[in-house]
Amino acid sequence: MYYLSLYYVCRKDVMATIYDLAKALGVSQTTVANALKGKSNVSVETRRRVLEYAQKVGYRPNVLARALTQRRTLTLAFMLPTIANPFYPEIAEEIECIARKHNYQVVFCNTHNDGELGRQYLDRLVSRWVDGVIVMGLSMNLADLEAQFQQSLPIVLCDWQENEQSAIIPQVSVDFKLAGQLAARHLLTLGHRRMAIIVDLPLQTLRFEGFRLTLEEAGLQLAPEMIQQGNSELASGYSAAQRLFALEHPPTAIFAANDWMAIGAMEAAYDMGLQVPRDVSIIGLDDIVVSAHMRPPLTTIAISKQQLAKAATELLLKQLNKIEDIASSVLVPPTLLPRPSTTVPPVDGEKQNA
Amino acid sequence: MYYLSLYYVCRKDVMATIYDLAKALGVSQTTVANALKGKSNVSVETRRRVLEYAQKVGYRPNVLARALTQRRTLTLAFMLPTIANPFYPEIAEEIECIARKHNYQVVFCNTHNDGELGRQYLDRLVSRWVDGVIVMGLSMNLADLEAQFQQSLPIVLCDWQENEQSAIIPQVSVDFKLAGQLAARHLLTLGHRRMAIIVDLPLQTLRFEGFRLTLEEAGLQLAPEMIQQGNSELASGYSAAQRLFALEHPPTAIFAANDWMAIGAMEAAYDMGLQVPRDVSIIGLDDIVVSAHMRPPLTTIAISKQQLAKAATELLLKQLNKIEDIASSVLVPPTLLPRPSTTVPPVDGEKQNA
DNA sequence: TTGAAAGCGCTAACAT
DNA sequence: ATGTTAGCGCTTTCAA
Repeated sequence: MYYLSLYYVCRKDVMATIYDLAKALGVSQTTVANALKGKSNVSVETRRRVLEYAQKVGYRPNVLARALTQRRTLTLAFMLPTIANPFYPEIAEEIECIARKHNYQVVFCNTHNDGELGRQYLDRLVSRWVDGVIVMGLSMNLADLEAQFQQSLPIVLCDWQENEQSAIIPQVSVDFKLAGQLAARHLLTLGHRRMAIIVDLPLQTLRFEGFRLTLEEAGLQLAPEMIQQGNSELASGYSAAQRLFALEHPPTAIFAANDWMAIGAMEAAYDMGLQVPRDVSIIGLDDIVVSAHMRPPLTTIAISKQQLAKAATELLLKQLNKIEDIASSVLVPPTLLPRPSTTVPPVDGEKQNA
Repeated sequence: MYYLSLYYVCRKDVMATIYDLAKALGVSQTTVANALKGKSNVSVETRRRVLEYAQKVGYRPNVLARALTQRRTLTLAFMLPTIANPFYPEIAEEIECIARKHNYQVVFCNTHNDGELGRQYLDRLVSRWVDGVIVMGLSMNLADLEAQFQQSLPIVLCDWQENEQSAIIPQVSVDFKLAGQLAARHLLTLGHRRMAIIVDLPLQTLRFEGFRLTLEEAGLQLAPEMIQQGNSELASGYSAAQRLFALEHPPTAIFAANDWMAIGAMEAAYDMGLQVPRDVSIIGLDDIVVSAHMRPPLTTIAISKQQLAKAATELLLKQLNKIEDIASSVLVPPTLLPRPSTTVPPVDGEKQNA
């Protein structure tokens, strides 16, 4: 049973303050404070007494009061579309871990790609004096962010939508053009000639361009029906793939511009009786955790979440510490991660008429 | 290019305070404060002027200062083993969403099941005057939590390890015994007689017992070799399944006590040339997002993350608001979610000698 | 080595 | 309807 009222005491009653310590020990607040934070201008004996007593009564500094005078809260905010998107948890984990090591805590804000909600959040974060903000995806209006940035709120954009840049806010980006190139080269190397892409335009412009241009350099044109629009969700990958498989000359390989759509495409293949990779190769982009556990495991262009998170957090911490030689932006290179979902094209004539 | 130093101004310089407003308008702080928070004891004209001016200079209340006097920060903490575990993101999302609607922000703490780290976190949270804490999994030592709870830090345990209970801290739990029963009944209904379980004992005792007892009620004993120890990770499900398939009389169905291990078991089946569900049925528990997208989609005992998160957050908010009639704990019922990974047992004699 | 006093921005009790 | 005052718990001069 649980009776809150029986033993409820306000935390105020159990939290000792510096003043309490000072009074009990017959010294001044200043001395207690100095002793507590290890300054040298306190006699050995006094320090011992202070520390001992603080320990005894379980003294905890009130970080709020400290924040009020020091004008910093040791709090960072992490704004993202939604933590339920499997791309983000690993990043969140890493950010929090690095932040913790620097004594920062992190609050997270799921903006659901809602600009209005994002603005509200930002307002609140400013009111709460968070020391800095990491913003991912397209979780906000850039203009709102830039306004706050110029009001001197430290911000870092991380993996911001690739068709937009900020002229003033430091940015950590993935080299998505390279990602598209890597995907194209991988398929070309395997011998594919008839390839398709499932892509969320205009948001994923760079990876699209990287893919398209690399094919062109190899003398291949990406026909319009080989470019299928998705919306980054699994289901859109599924239906886009269905459209591709229904073509008179379906592709022998599909590059889905993120893993989630690639997984949808694999489902579509199965449901239409096709075998991956025997009948069609599929390659994704992101390397979310589950991709390794699909049947077959998904070949993908991997983005190092750790690298992204680390770069973003460190860039932000540099701003906070006013380190002047800030690298204004960081470009994280993706890497090819070959797995069984891609292989050489099928040899039966039907699919060779590219 | 990015030159912080060129336009850097301390936020202090751009943030107006109540005092600033009062001075500029020639009224007292109290009046400004009252006008701002819509109290009735301010003349219409004065209120208009205050609001207008506040708007003009972009006044934002300093939540820190407010927190210092009101002794609450409108901040909740969410402690969990790691957000990278696919079970948690949906819950985190939901908690944050509900908290936001009540004007709370949430900080998250990945404890990595490290009791020492957990204690550090808790210490910090207390120092920062978070208003309350939701603790999931076995991310902490219960004793540390109970100590803080008795020092009047509001806490809710959510999906706490099932082999442990707190006598004093309110708790939201999944009815894991029922979960085990549902799994057993489902397999029994399909006609299985030779079943195995992959389980992380003693942590998953309840689901184990629910499963075992239901089989016994049906007249079936769970032989020792049909109980394989896992550690909740995918790889452990894989190797446990391998051991099962290597038995002289392998099971026709496997209950993996979480989805992640179930997925590992499916991989093992494939790698040993077995077809799921034709040769062996597999059922999991959790319903993580990816389970629906495996090949075949995984039958599972679903836990509603929304329900868990909602119950936990509301229970916590009730504590914060000192609502006395607190339900000391909530039990969330799981549900069977049939998908193609389970079917009737194979008919070939070889596997019928249970 | 120690202490006194002012202030961070707000709230709340108590005047006027 | 408006103002005065005293904190919240800490940091930070400036004195002693």
